[in-house]
Amino acid sequence: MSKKETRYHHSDLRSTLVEAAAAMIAETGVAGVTMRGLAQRVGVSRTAPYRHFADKAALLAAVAEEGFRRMTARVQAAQEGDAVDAAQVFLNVCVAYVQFAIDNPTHYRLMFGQEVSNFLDYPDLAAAARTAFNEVVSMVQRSQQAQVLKPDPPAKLAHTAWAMAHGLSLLIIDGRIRGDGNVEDLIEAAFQSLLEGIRQ
Amino acid sequence: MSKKETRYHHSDLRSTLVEAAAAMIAETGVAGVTMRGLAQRVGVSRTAPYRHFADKAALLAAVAEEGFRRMTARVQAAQEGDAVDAAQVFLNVCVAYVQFAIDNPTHYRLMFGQEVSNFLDYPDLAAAARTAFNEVVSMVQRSQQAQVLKPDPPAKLAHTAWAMAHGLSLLIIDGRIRGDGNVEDLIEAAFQSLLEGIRQ
DNA sequence: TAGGTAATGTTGACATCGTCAACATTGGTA
DNA sequence: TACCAATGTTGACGATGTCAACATTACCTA
Repeated sequence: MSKKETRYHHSDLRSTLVEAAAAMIAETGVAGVTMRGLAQRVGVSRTAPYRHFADKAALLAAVAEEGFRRMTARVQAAQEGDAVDAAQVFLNVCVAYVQFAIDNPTHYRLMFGQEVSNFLDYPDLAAAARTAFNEVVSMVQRSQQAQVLKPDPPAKLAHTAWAMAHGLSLLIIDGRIRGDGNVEDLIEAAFQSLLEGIRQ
Repeated sequence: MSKKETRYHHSDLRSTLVEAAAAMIAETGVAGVTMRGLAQRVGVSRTAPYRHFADKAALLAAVAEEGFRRMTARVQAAQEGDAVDAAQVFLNVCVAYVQFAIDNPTHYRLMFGQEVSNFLDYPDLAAAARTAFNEVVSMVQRSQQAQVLKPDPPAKLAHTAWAMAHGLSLLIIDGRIRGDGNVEDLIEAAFQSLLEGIRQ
């Protein structure tokens, strides 16, 4: 933060833009992010971002990609935590997923929203998303090896768990679940039920 | 379709707009809906819609409201179908929910998207959404009375089932689940697991 | 039945936004 | 050291949402 003089060339505009965009999204939601506003925030002219991103969607894709990476790290951490028993690890991972969404609601919405829906155009984003999902699959496989989950195809079980986690996350961060008190109770109960349903 | 002459006053512009907007959404997604394009499609000037809706969000809220009504009807129908046994009714309702999303993907996204997120500003929309959810709750209660589901608080079970249905719906219509063949299999398996998990 | 008023529709205008084209500046390399 | 590719800037354009002022009409009342 010292030699930030006004220079013509920004040293690393690309990452600065992604960071700033992430911050803006956290503050105002995806809809509040504007190319011009972002450029101004970074202290650069309106069209400078276009030297690093083809268009707004590409910028948002980079932000979403970063989100998937952070989510992967979070889920991995939950998996490696001091594992009491395998069933508990499964629950921990599920809760960690939802907790990530709760902690980064606007970011999560971007990752699964329509702004960057066409993953085919963004291979890096697609890869990051796949890595995140693979984390869930491997968690399922480990649970199966520990005789906790039934021996269905891992991808199938992973999809089921993912659906529950995704639905729960969105309902919560979109404020669709309210009223009857504790949200953590609901999360716990939902995943407990899920576990019962796919237990060996 | 006969006396559709060019008249200054449109007979029922409000409903015409909602219908046309729904059609546009189905064709091009929510992002493809523009006030000007919509007006043109209906054969009216750009700002005519503003006599019936405060702004674009209000228009979309009306469309979403209509979506919740249609979804409620669909779920009700599944509940009243020739009920073999209570567990099957539960599964039928769940599948009907997801099937609605699959049949109306863009509409479903609007109903749960960010374009009309603030339900407090649209009491009618909020009521329609509540009605839809209540349908799920009552289905749960009936299943409990039939000794199929465990005696947890109905709202809690309903939220759990809703989360699964919502997550599954979005993952499917957003194309996040692909590859391993039959989507119907997955839906069936997911809800079967859910049922096992919350069975009495 | 005539006339006025509220409801409804139209045109013009403006700010904001994404993005292209043309030009300016710079860092690094031959 | 001189050039070139990378990077940043300014100007401009079309699309969009929406306000303000004006036009037309339906319908109720005197």
